[in-house]
Amino acid sequence: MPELPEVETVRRGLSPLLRGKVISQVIILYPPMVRTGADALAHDLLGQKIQDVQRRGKYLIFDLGQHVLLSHLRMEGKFFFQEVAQEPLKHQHVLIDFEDGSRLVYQDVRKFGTLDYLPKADLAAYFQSKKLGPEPVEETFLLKEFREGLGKSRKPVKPLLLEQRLVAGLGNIYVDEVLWKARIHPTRSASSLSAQKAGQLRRAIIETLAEGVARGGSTIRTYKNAFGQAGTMQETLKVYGQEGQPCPRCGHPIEKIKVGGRGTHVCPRCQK
DNA sequence: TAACACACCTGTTGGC
DNA sequence: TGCCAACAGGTGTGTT
Repeated sequence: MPELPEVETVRRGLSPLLRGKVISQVIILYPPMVRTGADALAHDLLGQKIQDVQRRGKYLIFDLGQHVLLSHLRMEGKFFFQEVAQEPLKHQHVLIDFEDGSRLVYQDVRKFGTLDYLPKADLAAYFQSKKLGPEPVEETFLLKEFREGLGKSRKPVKPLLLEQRLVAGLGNIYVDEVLWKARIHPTRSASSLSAQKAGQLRRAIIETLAEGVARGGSTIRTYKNAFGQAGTMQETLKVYGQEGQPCPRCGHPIEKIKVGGRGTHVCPRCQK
């Protein structure tokens, strides 16, 4: 389940491999994943040079100069780089070949991932239309705006954070971790959080996602980086996947409940 | 406008 | 052993 740290790890792997490569062929084996049109994409990418690979929230951005190719990995999307193009395997849906014989492969067992191709000038409007919140770093993720956003919603805090509107990059794993770290119960109404709690939550989000990036993401189920390597963040998870295990803080068994239809891990003693 | 339910999709798991 | 239903979850869309 790629969340911000996993997507950033993929970006860091792909960027030096792809920078400067010129696209010679695009094969799309599952056209519905290209929301802006598979045929147009396959045609328009030809001859374009990858300037860089960037990231915004959970989106990967392949910078082509005048245009960008936007990828969202959703649940199980992955990119693999091949020095020499190989025969596609099952679940490999997009093949991007380069003039030097190398290939970028998009693989996605559940076909949830998406690709969009748009002018670079439209990128800001694109993210605005998605109501994508700020990156979870000190400079952009401001306490005042975060507190105001929490205060406007009576929703449980967990599904609100998953919306990406108040802050970009959290998914089901990291949201459980940050709520545990901030000692906030996931079902608690967002507007009921005090200013102090909002500050603790913001701090937990910034620190936890930064640690996730530093550790190369967490490998739960199937996530791997561009080289097929696993991350190590899963070794430090305090509640996610720890059902029945003692809470590292108070020793009470971690429980698994449903919040907003999502599996949610919580310590009922220290998360109020 | 907010909140919620459901669809998308397929491999895994557990029950019978 | 084989079959089937439930489950996993990020985001978009439809409904209330």
